[in-house]
Amino acid sequence: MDAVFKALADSSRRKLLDQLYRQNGQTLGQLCQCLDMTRQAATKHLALLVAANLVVPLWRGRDKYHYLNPAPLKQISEQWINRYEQRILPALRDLQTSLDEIDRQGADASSRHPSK
Amino acid sequence: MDAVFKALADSSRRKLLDQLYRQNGQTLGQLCQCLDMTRQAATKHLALLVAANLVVPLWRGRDKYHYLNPAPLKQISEQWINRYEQRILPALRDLQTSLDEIDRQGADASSRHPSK
DNA sequence: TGAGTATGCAACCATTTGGTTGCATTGCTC
DNA sequence: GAGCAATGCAACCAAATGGTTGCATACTCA
Repeated sequence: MDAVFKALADSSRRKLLDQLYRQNGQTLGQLCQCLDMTRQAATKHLALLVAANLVVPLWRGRDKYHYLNPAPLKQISEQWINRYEQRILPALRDLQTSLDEIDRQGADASSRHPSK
Repeated sequence: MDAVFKALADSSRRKLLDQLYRQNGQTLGQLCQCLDMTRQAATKHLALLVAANLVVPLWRGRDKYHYLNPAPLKQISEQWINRYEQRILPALRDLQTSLDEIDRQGADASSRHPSK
């Protein structure tokens, strides 16, 4: 779980996923070409994606092909993100309630402290 | 977008979101109690969450209350994660196709290279 | 007004991260 | 078997990250 979030935190790695989204089953060499860094650096990024189980490598002769595995994304989406989405309206209501209270107590308290 | 993924990458920050999920609108002091680190460290984490717009701070006197804003989660869910979820079946099919090809060419090529 | 509380800001430190270069290994092809 | 191509592995480096301590500031309340 933590590995998935960590893997998604870097834009280079998200770019790799995007690349595999456009065409599944690419070799390391192919994937490197979209990244503007050395092959070794790209390899490290791929290793994190593999560790997070977002990408599955498959050897075929001397070539290593990479395949997308969207299952972990589904998992964090269900166990995490969707839960929060249901809170959008309640969260807005909470905020509004607090703002109302501040209003009732007069003054623009919401921006008082940060100003020097 | 990048800020949201970065903010979610740390388990302490996800714990803060969980805390606000359980009870919206907590002060910094309250939030610190769940983190086992100094107030200043927690403040930094909160600052990232605020920068990613996942949390909205609201001053009230000398107290700073924090409110959940799940909107960015909805955004990355729609623009990113759900897109990939639809690829689960095609991705599995791609993998199976490649495995079949390897089989047809005989040998256990998938695990040959990594072994010394 | 003065004490105590909630927070902010800055300097500092250790570890992790993202990248590099250099070299080794494996496999295809002629 | 020789040469080339695809990948792995290790050492190294700079910058970002996650944490600390110390002190300043703003607000509340007796």
